[in-house]
Amino acid sequence: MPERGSESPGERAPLSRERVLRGAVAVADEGGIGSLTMRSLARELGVKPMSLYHHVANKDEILDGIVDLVFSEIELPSPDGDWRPEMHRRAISARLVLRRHPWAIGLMESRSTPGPATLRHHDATIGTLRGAGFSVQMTAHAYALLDSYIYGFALQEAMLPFNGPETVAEVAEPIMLQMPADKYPHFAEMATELILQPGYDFGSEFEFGLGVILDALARSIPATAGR
Amino acid sequence: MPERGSESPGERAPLSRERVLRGAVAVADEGGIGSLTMRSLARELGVKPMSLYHHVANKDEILDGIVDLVFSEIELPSPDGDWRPEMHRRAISARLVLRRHPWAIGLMESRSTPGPATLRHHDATIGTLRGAGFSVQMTAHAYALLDSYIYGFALQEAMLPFNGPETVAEVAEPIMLQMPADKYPHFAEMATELILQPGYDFGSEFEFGLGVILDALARSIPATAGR
DNA sequence: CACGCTACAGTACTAAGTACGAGATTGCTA
DNA sequence: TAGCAATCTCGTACTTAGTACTGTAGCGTG
Repeated sequence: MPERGSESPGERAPLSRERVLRGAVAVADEGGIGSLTMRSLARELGVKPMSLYHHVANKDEILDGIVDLVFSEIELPSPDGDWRPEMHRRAISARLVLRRHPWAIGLMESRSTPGPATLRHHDATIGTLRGAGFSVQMTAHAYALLDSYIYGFALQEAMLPFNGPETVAEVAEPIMLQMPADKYPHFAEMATELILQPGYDFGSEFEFGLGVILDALARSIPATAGR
Repeated sequence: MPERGSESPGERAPLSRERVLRGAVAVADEGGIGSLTMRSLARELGVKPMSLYHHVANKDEILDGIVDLVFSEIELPSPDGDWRPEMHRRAISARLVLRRHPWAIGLMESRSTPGPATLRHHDATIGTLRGAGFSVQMTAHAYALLDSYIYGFALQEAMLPFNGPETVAEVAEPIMLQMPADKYPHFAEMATELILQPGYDFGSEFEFGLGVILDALARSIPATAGR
């Protein structure tokens, strides 16, 4: 029998661009983007590093590819539904996807060529807004506002020191203690009165802002628009 | 005379944590965060790589340090002014700072221990909102909303393929041409009718969303609150 | 004047990206 | 069915990056 334990008894599936990218996402999900190296990826897939280069040109192409793969996981809004619930659903989905793959946020900042899933996503979103009666200009405003909020929220979530099942208090206490007690009084107040309270969950802040934004957009739609 | 040209005629200023961090920001500003290596930083400062380790423990500490340095560049809001113009000024400043140092956005996502400038910034912002009459809970909502928008907008700006003085059209045309003309019709519409128009500037979208958010927050403040 | 502290530098080890070319495997053709 | 070409995989090795370990020069202090 073969000496390597990670492949299934008989043989392993042949490599492909698809498998390479999915493997890369898996590695990044586990250990962060920093742990994604050509060698670690090859290990994950049960091959040698250089085999990867027959399916992708270089590591940059992998990075572009997994960003697009992440976009493909976000639910597309449908131009046939009401724009508000559709935008709401898309936003929720996007946030969950970015929480599952937090490394994608930082990655987006350095890649400038969008992939097909990214383009399709943009197109569906713009289409839904246009179909709802938003002007081209207003659609641009709305889209920039919504996506800024979504990405920014995901970024803040990723920055939080607590991501696992640990209590917030568990991780925050040591930070609180080491910081000059009354140098940051307002910060401390918010921490003790809200964030460190038992049931607090930063993620639930998302709905508030999303509602604010959708309400504002609803008001900006011209009365002529039906649907 | 010394062989290296980058140091001033006589001698160079002695190294310090401060100088190391400022040099790191300069290198990252020039060539992106990817070009920031211990060696490139040493070259920038006119020293040898290992000398840096007498002022910082390792590269991670440099990364933490420059994120905090970036935060320190953002104008603090004053609790003595009206909250709305103060928040507006802070937001504008934050966006400009993040546009100057776009690599900071991606960096924030992997660092979880905030530095002193970051804490002071948070404290001043929270303090201004609390002083304006926002409840603790509402302050949390407002802060999450505002910062999500600011960070997310900066992230989107960083993702744009055009950052220099080139016309938008110059960079976008090739992208438009290579993409199946009518596969993304809404995207194409927006591009040709708005984004590719001569005077269009994505950055000016910032004010729209900011206004929407501040308006909504203003409505949520209890009538009892003065200032 | 010796001692030792601080800042800086030299050497070298490890990990990562990837160029190059060889070996293996597959499927097609005669 | 034998041979061949295209495709996939791998072994080797070069380059760059982070940094551990060690040496050393200048300086202030007893």
